[in-house]
Amino acid sequence: MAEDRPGTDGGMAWEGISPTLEDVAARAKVSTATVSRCLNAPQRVSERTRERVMEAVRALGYAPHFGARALAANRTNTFGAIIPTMENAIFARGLQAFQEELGRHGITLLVASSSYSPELEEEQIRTLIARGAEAVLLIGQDRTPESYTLLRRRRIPHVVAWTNARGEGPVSIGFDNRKAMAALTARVLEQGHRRLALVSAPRAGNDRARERAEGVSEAMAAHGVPPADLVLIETPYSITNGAEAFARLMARRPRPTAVLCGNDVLAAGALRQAREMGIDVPGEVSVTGFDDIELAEIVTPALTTVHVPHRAMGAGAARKLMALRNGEDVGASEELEATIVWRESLGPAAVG
Amino acid sequence: MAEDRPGTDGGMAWEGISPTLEDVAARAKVSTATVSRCLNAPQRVSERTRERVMEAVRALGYAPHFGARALAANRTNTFGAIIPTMENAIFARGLQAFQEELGRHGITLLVASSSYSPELEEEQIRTLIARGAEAVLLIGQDRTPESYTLLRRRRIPHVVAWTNARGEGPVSIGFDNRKAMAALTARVLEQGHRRLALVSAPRAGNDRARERAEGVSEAMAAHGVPPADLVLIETPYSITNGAEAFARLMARRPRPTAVLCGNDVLAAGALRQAREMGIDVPGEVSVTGFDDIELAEIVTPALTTVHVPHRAMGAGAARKLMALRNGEDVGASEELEATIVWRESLGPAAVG
DNA sequence: TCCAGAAATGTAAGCGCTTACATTTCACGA
DNA sequence: TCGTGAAATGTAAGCGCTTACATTTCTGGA
Repeated sequence: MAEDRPGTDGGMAWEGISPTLEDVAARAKVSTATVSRCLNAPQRVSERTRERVMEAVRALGYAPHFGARALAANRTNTFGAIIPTMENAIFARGLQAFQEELGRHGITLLVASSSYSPELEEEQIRTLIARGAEAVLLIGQDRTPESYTLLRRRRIPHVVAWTNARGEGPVSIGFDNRKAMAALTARVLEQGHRRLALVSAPRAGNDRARERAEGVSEAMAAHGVPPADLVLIETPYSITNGAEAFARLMARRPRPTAVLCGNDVLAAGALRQAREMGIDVPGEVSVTGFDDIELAEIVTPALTTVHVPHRAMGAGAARKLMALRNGEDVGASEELEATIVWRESLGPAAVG
Repeated sequence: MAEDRPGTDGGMAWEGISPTLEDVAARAKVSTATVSRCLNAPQRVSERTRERVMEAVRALGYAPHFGARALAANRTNTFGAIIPTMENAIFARGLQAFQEELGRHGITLLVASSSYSPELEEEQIRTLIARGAEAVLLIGQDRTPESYTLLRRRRIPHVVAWTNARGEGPVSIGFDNRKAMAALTARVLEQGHRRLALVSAPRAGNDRARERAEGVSEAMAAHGVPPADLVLIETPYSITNGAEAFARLMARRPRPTAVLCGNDVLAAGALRQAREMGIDVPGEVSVTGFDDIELAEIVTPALTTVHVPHRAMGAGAARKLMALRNGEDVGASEELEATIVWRESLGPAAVG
């Protein structure tokens, strides 16, 4: 490449590896201010000059230095999001919608994942702030008090999604995990199931998992089944863990007749294990999930699950954050509906 | 919160929303240089002073301004990665390994997705550069010449993964898509299949898809089956698209007896559609995938597919990039093995 | 006790950009 | 022709940090 060798660029001296505003200005024979205006407020520069400048920008392959810009202008057009995991698709669709909505308004998204650890999340929040995030999307309400302090001190707008926060605390956009899980459990109970098991994510530091578990108990109580009878296994979200938990449950006597899973990933693992063990679902055991990610439709039997309004949450969160950033009032939290999707994996309790 | 109101912070004046080095220095009664050293080279500061400074840092909730730091030090400890999509799990595991390896060395990862569009990818490259990415991971080789020019000009180390680039061009770490797909196709042909169909991703701008398709033709030719007989459908990676493509193929007479899919996601869609249409897999039609993501094991029947060394690629790419960034030589491209995983979805061709 | 050299700390010059303010240029009516 | 206000452009002061270099403060042997 000619332009990689000094002094050969069409007779021009080699401009350095990373051209600066000044380089562009020199080449276009204008001041740096004019170049800056060309880039940020083109209408304030005359047609002729603008063309000359843009030509120089192109010729030099100039790209503004983000850090310098952030420093000088004190704005970044960058939002952040911290999700618990990217390993599975649970948050993918919601995040996609979030990003699309931001993109439409010229905002860049920085994504980090916390691996379900509040300490790591606090760390990530610091990083996002340092990188100039002007607003932050968080999942759920459980986190260290310092996390909230950091955000409040810096006056950084933040919204929590995937949950429904009432009263004090951060603005939320989401659904009622407890209510949704209670509704699903009610359906299970209506099918005659009495020996229920729940495969939950670890509930410490995860309000969604906790609320879902509470929802199960609540529904059991409402149907006159002692919540204490619930067999509960906690294990991190993963297919393998779901399979293992299912195997453990099937080793119990009497066996549960319905295995509720904290999300679709665990449920998919349960189904795989059932197939491996030759256990018929839903003939011998019913299985349910939560989230309604694509996976739920693909497994055999297809999962009965709770449909979560991923895209609506993502897009709504983006709109709320942009409004907050612009100093507008977004009112209280917003509760969306999570609905139950009845597919094949839930059937009547086997007699006996 | 007391510290949110001016003049109440234990008698101290309110330090401003975002404390700076100078604020910390003032509070600790040292110069900004000392504070900076405390943060970047603690061993160069006396124990007593360090404690005082750290105390001030904590009290003020100070976090260094990333942009300012990048500007002054001309380093960011940030790498970038651009993957085609986050929608499905194809790249998730590899990216995870990549990130873990970088994290171990204190490097932050910035991820962007290009939606399989070279133009968008070029845009993303610009953004990553502007944000100070010191090295970049890319998927595959197909991209605009400008993309490569940008990276070369800025002397930004980059590695392409998921592919095996020989000769000139960027360093790669990956596997031979053509060879892998040819091997899989050979297995299919050995099962007696002669009417083959391929559901591929759009091949324009996607060398992996192109090479996989070529692999199919190559194997057919080698087995004396005219490659022209291959029925090829191009459609973007998604479960729904896989299902639709499968339906279209099954409408043909005679039907193909084996449907090769460009990846597991398309194959999962095909299987779903087969179930819906009451077509037995592999009894009536065989189906294969590519990638061996978790999904492949979960669907019914489990997918015969090509196992891609995701984690090895991710970790290897990280190591190569770090070496390059440190000015070390990493030698030529590295080819990993992709192996065939035989599961249930591939069986002998039905007679007739 | 004194002094050399090491260790600790301070001073100040930028890094590349934006923008308030100052200056120049332009278009147009008198 | 000139004067005027608007439009275009330039000047220069930072934004918050790092770091070369200068200065001060220790430490311990003679």
